[in-house]
Amino acid sequence: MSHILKDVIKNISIDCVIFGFENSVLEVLLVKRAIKPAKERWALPGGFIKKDELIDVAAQRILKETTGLDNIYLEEFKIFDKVDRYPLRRVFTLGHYALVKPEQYVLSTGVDTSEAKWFKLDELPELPFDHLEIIQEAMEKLRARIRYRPIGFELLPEKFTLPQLQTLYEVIIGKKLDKRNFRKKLMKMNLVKKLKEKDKNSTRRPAYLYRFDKRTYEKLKKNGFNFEL
Amino acid sequence: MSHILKDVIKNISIDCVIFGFENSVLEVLLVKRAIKPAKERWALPGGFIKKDELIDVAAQRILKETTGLDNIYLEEFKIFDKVDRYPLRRVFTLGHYALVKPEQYVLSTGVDTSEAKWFKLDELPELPFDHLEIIQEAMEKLRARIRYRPIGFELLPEKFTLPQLQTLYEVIIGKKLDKRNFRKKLMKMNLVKKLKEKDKNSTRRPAYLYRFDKRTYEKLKKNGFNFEL
DNA sequence: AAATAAAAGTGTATTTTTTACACCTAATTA
DNA sequence: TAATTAGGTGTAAAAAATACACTTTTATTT
Repeated sequence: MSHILKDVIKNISIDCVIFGFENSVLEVLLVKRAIKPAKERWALPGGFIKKDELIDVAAQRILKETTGLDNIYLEEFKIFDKVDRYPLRRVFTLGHYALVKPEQYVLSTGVDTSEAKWFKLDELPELPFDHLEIIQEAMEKLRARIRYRPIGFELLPEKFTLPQLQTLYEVIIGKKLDKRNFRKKLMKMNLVKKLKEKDKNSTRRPAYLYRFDKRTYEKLKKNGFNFEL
Repeated sequence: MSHILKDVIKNISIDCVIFGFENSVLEVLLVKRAIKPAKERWALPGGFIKKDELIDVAAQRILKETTGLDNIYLEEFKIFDKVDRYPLRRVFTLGHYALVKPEQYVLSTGVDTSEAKWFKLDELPELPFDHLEIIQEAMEKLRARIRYRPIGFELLPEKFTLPQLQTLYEVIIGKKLDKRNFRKKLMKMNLVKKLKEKDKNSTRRPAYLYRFDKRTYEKLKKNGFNFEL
């Protein structure tokens, strides 16, 4: 977005919590703000909705304009409405989140941002406004939703190993899982297909690579899902 | 609310879908609008948020001012953002729903409404704006949530029978359930307590009355719930 | 007062799902 | 080539979900 407020609705903004997963750690994408308030500070990618723009469209546009991430499916998860959460005036912000594969995207910046960077979830800088709370709430939603939607998969590269997938689940849910039961459950869904190749980056015994079965994936995404662990 | 727009945020409104359950039928509470636009037409209770008011507070206030229902817990379920959903200007509306026991409340009206009345879900009048869509979405959320939250219970009177409770579930979920399995599952939760009394209104063999166990109810409400049927 | 009609109430056997659990295998590195 | 490390695999027991039919209680009708 531009920092000119003429064409936007001044009371409603969008903030994006973009999760990535790399080296077995969850990360969040932050931007360095080039505009006031909180100029020069790291914060969530965000901006205002244009007067005749749908929320979904605005969310995608704002994410692209601030971080360069294009065509990312964002999901709204909560409205933040504290009266003084934004210093200049009353602004409601619509919290959105998305899951992406960090290595697949090149970050860039726009008029409102001077830098975009991944931060590990447990190494976040000090954040302005209520952005820390927004991240925490997003994390909670992610934790809840991963149990009944196949979203974990959007965080992994095209080809991945089962230990990778399991670690992702363990990181999000926050507990260790049984290897055999995890695989059993996964296999019953026909969601993944084993490939002939093995993981080349491994320094020990390499794991087989898998890929998602697109058909099953789309079907599960539509009809819901049950992946209690 | 008052129809004076000075103290409110003009771009964000709240609309309330209030569900009731009577005679085995789901009902929705509508109000006759006393103000433009859509003056004299039945619509959802709704209004604008004040400049320094939290969403929850606004929702309760608006519901009270338009229908007389006081102290009802409302749950936000979706933002409606179509650009032309409201004829006068761009207004986002925050859809809320609640479940109430109709016989427990006396309806009244305020400055903006001239009447408030329960309508059966399949006998709704023509509604202005996107209010029909809002009701349909609320219904869908209700259907989804009843499976893992003890919300069905908020629609029933203090004392209720198991056939009543089962009918409620059947109406919301939209399919017949097995009586024995329904009861078995219910009993395992320790959520209801059998009373010595029987239902006096019955014209056939009367069913035993039950009451919710407050403790278990609060616990399940907090920790979630699994009531797949 | 007896017969009838209508809804309430109750239990078991089968299948499916979930859980707990330990050893062998393949590849790298010392 | 031996040692180390992570990957991979199956089964038995427990718990949960499902399918299913007859008896009981009460009000109403005859």
